[in-house]
Amino acid sequence: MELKFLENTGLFRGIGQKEALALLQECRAGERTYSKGQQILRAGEPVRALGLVLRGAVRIETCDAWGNAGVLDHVGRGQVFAETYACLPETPLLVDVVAAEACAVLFLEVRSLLRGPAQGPGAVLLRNLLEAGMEKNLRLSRRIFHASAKTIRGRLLSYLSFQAIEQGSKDFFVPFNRQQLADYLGVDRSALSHELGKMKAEGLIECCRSHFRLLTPDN
Amino acid sequence: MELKFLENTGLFRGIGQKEALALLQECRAGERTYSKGQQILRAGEPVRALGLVLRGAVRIETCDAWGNAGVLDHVGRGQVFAETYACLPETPLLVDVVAAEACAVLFLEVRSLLRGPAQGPGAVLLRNLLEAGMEKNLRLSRRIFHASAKTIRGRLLSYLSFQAIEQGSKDFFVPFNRQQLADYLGVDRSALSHELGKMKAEGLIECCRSHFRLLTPDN
DNA sequence: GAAGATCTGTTGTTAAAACAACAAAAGGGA
DNA sequence: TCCCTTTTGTTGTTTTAACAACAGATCTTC
Repeated sequence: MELKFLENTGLFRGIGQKEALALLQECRAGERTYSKGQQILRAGEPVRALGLVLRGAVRIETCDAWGNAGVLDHVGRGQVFAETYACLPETPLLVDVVAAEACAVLFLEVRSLLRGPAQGPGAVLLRNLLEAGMEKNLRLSRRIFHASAKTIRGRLLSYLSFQAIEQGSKDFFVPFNRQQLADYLGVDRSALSHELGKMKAEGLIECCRSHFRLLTPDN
Repeated sequence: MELKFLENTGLFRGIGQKEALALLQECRAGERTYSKGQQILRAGEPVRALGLVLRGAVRIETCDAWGNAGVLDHVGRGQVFAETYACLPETPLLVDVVAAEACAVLFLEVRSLLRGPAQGPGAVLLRNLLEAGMEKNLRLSRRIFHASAKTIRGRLLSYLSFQAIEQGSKDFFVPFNRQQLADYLGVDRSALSHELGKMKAEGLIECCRSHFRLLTPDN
């Protein structure tokens, strides 16, 4: 069942199945499934547990006072979300979490591990959580970085260049559709399409839907 | 000396002076001082140690390929920076760190704690680091949140409202000058001043330099 | 206290992006 | 296959912010 899978997640890395089982109990683990588009966590709610994505993927969104949605992040299989709030539970959630596709999520109340003695498998899990948190940190920093260019083209170039490096090829897919990419970069969708069109016309890139290819002098 | 101070930082909370001393050694602790404006870490550098601000404050900036600077964060006394990179040392730094004012920084190579057995004061420090990371995470999320509004006014209202709530008063100071605030919100400085002028004229706020007062119907 | 540097507000011009509306294309069920 | 929904590209208009230049205020340093 899922224990096999847990071992391969960042959160449970280095923790045996026996210890994992004990930890699951200690954290009052509970699994829930969601259909595409279903709301998983709502802004303003208090959050006790972090979510570990067992299947599918979830999307972190912000919904401002006027109802405009914006994509903050995309969390896939084996990754965690809401861990910030699970560790600092006084803080009300400021985002919404929705199922990007049909998915299953394991909820873990890791807060209890922060209180007890600092040792054993619980300490290993916290250590893993630390690394996960740092990685998320990096993702947030990058988003800020990409959105800090002042023009749409600047943001696109920043984002696409980074994707190319990360995926190790100038030919790659982005995990967003146009609307989501626009939200991620904080720009208007039609303006984004427009800019992509211009960049295609100028021979900077090729793209079709979520497939991109960067055309630099050296290829 | 500084041990007294360490005990009151988030990072060393719950760790006695004796254990702290041992940890300092284990992490090859080293203190350095900087004058205002001096560069502490440079983008692209590999980073082994996190920085704990003992005195003064530092600023996290990004400097893009065209040399435009942008403020990412502001880190004060007792807080840490570069912890992300210290925990994930393969990752090259993508920001610059400069002294916001004269300051002293303690560098700690916490990476070694991630390798050893998960117990004792080292585990406590990691736990504290986890919380610090989560808080920083929250700060980054908020910045994204504030910068996600599409108009300058929207960003200002988002940021100022939040400051008022956080500082528990509609009368408060922001930790930035105009240029830094503009960078933080990702807008042009003069446009920011202009918008603030309009908001003053409309009776929404009062402000002078970094002092602000929100004028809502109920006061 | 004076001189230089820095910070701030103001204005006008220009460039860019938001917005709105629509048609074409792609995808998903029945 | 056909119909309906969603996604995407395109265009034109309007709003907004970037940019540049400058004068007055404030701060620093000698």
